[in-house]
Amino acid sequence: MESAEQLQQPVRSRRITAAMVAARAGVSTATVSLVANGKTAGRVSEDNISRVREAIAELGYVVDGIGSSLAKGVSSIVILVAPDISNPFFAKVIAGVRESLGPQYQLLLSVTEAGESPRADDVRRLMSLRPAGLLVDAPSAGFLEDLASPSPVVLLDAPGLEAYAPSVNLDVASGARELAAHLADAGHREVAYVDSVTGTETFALRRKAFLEEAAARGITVGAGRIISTTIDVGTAASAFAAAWPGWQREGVTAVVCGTDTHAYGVLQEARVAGVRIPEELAVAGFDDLPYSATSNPGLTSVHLPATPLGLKAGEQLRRLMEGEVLEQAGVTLESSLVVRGSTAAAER
Amino acid sequence: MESAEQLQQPVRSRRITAAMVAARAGVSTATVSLVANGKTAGRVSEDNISRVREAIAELGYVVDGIGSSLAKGVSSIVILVAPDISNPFFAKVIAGVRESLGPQYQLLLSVTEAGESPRADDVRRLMSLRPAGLLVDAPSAGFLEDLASPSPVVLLDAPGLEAYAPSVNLDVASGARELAAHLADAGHREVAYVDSVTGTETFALRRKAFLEEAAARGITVGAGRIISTTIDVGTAASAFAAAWPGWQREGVTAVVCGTDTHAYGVLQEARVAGVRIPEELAVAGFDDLPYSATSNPGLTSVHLPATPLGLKAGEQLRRLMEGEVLEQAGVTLESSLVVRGSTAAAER
DNA sequence: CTGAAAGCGCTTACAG
DNA sequence: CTGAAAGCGCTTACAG
Repeated sequence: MESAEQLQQPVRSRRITAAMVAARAGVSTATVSLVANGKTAGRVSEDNISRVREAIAELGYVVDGIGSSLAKGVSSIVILVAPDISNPFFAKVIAGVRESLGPQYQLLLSVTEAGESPRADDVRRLMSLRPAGLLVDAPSAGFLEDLASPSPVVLLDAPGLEAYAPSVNLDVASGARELAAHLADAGHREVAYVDSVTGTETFALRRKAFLEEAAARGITVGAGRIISTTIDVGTAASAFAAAWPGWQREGVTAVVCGTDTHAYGVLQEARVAGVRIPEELAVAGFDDLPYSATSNPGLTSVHLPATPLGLKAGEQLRRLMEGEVLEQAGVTLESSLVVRGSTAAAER
Repeated sequence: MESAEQLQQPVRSRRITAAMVAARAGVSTATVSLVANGKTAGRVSEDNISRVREAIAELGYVVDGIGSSLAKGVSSIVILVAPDISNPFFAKVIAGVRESLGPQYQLLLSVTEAGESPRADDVRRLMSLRPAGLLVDAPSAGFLEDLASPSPVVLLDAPGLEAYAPSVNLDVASGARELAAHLADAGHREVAYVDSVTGTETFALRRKAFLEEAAARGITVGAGRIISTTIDVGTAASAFAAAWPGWQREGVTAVVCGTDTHAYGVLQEARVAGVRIPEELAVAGFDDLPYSATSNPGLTSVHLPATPLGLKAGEQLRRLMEGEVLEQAGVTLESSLVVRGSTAAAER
């Protein structure tokens, strides 16, 4: 009998279930479950533990994620909601998250149109996967209002939204102020600002902190001097191209960009238009992407710690998912200005 | 009774099940399932259809992904296995995939250590989620050998591995040959190559195609002239710093890099070391990342269509998941050389 | 066209 | 320490 069965189709093609393991080990599926989940303490005999372990190894059994999730009421999936995955900054955040989450959890990426939060529909569909936890990057208040997740949530880069969930933030404001001081010291008085169109808080905060400090230091940023584009080199380049003639007439000597990506667009267009950087125009951004050290010239930028952001957020979420209480619900990581050639002091 | 119930906890906090919808609509859960899945044709009366639709809307019912997956034997998750998510190239691939997959499928990202395929363990855990399909970027043959996925698989950027699954590839070889021709025409005879350490086929192909065409055109790339680093600006910079003195002695006038990211490292180090680009050294890469237009100087690069790659792969996978047969199992997208300042002809 | 019932694979009280 | 049984939420033959 047994040998006849073994001669059939190689067993490998069939999904191995707990029942098969139980049969082989001569125990119940309950015991298999206990062993597979490491919940044997005081509940399974040494003898059965090794029997089951052996059967698991022999059959190559893996607990079925779907069945397990249904029984437990929660899956091992962690959903990462992010409005802008095309920003290279984000790849580092993901790497950090991945590392601190460990192999127990699977990272599910919810990608939406650049700069937009997922629609309520999408969120519902995602929640129907019963995620173990959620990581939400740069959310809007409205989105969090709708969310109402039954599983733990940690916010990334969500300044001012700490009331909704534990957050890991970047102290973009202090970097923004450093930048304003740096430009003021270099003698700039007429400055323009290229913002991101996405209505996420971090960009508003970067702009606000910069503008306040700039004003305090005698820098003027008139109304027509703030433009917004998507986070895209080409788009930023075109927008700058359109705005530059006017700015030039007004005596603008420096442009601050909401992200380095915007700044690359400005640098690119400046080269095309023959605007000398930094002699005619100083340029600076936020993020300090790896390319900022290599751009032409090197780009002055507010350094934001992307990997630590992901690491810390993953760590906090993991604690919550494991039922721990956070001793520190709000974490803020430092930012700092990195000065490079694009704002090298010119004589004025 | 009913009003008493309504006065209790707001219903919103409870998960809405098909049974609740069924009760409200006065039908069975079978009918609810049929309506929710759009399988009503000839099986549900118009009357019941609208009854159920109404109840679904009123209660805000969403089919539970876990329960549904268990019953169907497959989930709505598409797993994207990628060895290198820190490459900005990849963000565009993801955006393409996301777009062609549509909202029905959830993208689950399997991130591993830079450049490594996931271990067998990880794969098993992923497969236990019963994915609807798999997208595998730049895999090794060994990985595919182990995979044996019951769900459809589409390979991205996996030249030479078409036997394992339908593939969408990039014609990196023709771009590589164009690059060799370009350098030969500019008079370069002694060239070095900075490769990626990851053993993925695409890098081997880039190198091989370049070396063959280079040799055919009288370019020498000696044994000590090929070095490998991870895809990281800093690492590439250090490796180049170490190798450059020797190369310089041998009369090397051009360096080709397996990716633009490597090339950025070379550009960066060259600036530090005072090596003039392109006069003393020409530099070129592969990928044509957005930053290559802004680097110092602009980087000559083999343009690879990242978004179309993701789009096409998602499209093919979707067909397979919907039971269609692919009329074209192997797709190859064109590459082409973009010449910029980093290889501007110098007099030699 | 409709619903009762079985079944997907697992986990967890529960009774012993 | 152990196993039978209920249950997670859904889908799908099946019988009517």
